This record gives sequence, structure tokens and C-alpha cells, in this order.
Amino acid sequence: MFIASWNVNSIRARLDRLLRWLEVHRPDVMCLQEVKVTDAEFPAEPLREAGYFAEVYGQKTYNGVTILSRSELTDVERGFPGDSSDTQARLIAATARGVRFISAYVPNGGAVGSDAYQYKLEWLNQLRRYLEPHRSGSPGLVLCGDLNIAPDTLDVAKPEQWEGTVLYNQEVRAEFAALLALGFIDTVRRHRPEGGQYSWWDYRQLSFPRNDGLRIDHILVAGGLADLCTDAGIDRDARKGPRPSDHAPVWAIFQDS
DNA sequence: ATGGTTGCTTAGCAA
Repeated sequence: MFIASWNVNSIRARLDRLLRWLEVHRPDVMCLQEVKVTDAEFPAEPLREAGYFAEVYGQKTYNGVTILSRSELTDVERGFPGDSSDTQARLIAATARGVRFISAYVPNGGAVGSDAYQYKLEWLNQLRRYLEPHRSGSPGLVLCGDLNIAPDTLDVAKPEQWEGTVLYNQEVRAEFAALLALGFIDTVRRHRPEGGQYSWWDYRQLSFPRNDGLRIDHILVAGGLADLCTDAGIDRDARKGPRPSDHAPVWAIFQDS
């Protein structure tokens, strides 16, 4: 099984790139974030023609998360169960091939100390509570997405410049560590322990050509599936060329059990 | 120095 996760920063602006990536890599399951369309505007037809079922939790202008799968998706959940107060479409879960997949777009947080940052911390706390009862499920649980956290100094090209920002500070690193403490493994960390693998580069200040990046997009796996992960990485090439997303896809491979 | 770029929507927000 080959899976991937990509913050596409608008699925309408990125549809050609997405279809090309699906055609070349043919992931069995792909989680998307920041699709930035309502369910009605979601381009289900070209994706169906490309061989993918799609489950969408859409929103106009902002956010929006999706799970694509070559096999059928069942038991779809949108948002945190029982939370009617959160109007932002940032979480969708579905089952494919007997595995529970979650596509998450964690709030960026704006600036440390802002209301947006408080919302980020509360959202991460809610995510942790949501994951707790699922974590040891068989055969496994996969949390994919833009978690907006760089977990380690190895995941930041210029750690001294980024220390203390919403993407890289002690508080959010502790939140990431708390996710791992639930029993998740960080697939890219496990298979690329040397670091220097980034998934996001700011559009500004020539960040990409300077490789001033951070690894903030992740595939975390819990349960029996974790031991079946044979490789994982980030497709930096997908950030190249005209009109890229500011994020690159993260991928992981699992031995079929 | 609080800049710069992109997307959505069309002046301003979010990232």
C-alpha cells in the first residue's frame, strides 16, 4: 500500500498538478488539505475519471480536507464528533482497505499569543482526545496532514531563525510529542533519520531556491500497521516549476499484510 | 526593517 498526503493550497488552482501526481505515483490513498472549495464545487468528476473515490469536508475560501482512495471509502466522519461549535473544515476520517485514515489541517496559529494561536493549541488538544480511543485499533490508524508543527531541529533548515514561531516552538513541539506518546510513529523520521527533509517553503523571499524549508506535513501511524511501513519520504520535486503549492507531498509505503 | 507571494475574491484576510 502506497499512501500520500498533500496540502494543495486550493484544489482548483492545483488540479492539473494533482492529476499528474496521481497518474505518476498512483497512491492507493491520498489525503489532501486546504482544498478551499465547497463540497458542491469539488472536482469529483476528473478525480473519478483518474480512478479515485473522494470524500470531502469542504469549505468556501479557506480550509477544506479530503481523502481520495482507489478502493471504496466507508464510515466517513467530518469534524470532531459532537462539536458543533467549530465551523472550520479541518478534519475528515474514513476507512479504506480496513485501515482508518484521518486527513487533518491543523490551524497555523498566526502569531504566538494571538487568538489564532490559542485556537491552534485548543484544536491540537481536541485532536489528541479524539485519537485516544482509536490509537490501538487493528490493523492500524493513519493520521495524515498539515500539522503545522516542525517536531525537531532536524526538520527546520534555519532553526535559529524559526525558533519561537507558531510552527516551531517548545509548546507545539510538546504537542507533537504528545501525539507520538499516544503510540504513533513518525514515518518520515523513522526512514529519513538524518533530517533535512522539508515539506513547506514560504512563497516569499525565495525560500524554495534557498531551501529555507520546514517539515510540517506528516504521516503518523499507530497500531499494527506501524511495523509494516517499509519507506517514507517527501517529494520535493513536486514543489518545483510554475504555480506550485507551497507544500510538497509526503508519502509512505506499507507491506501488504 | 514586520517587508516579500499566493489564492480567493475583488480590499482584505489567511497562510
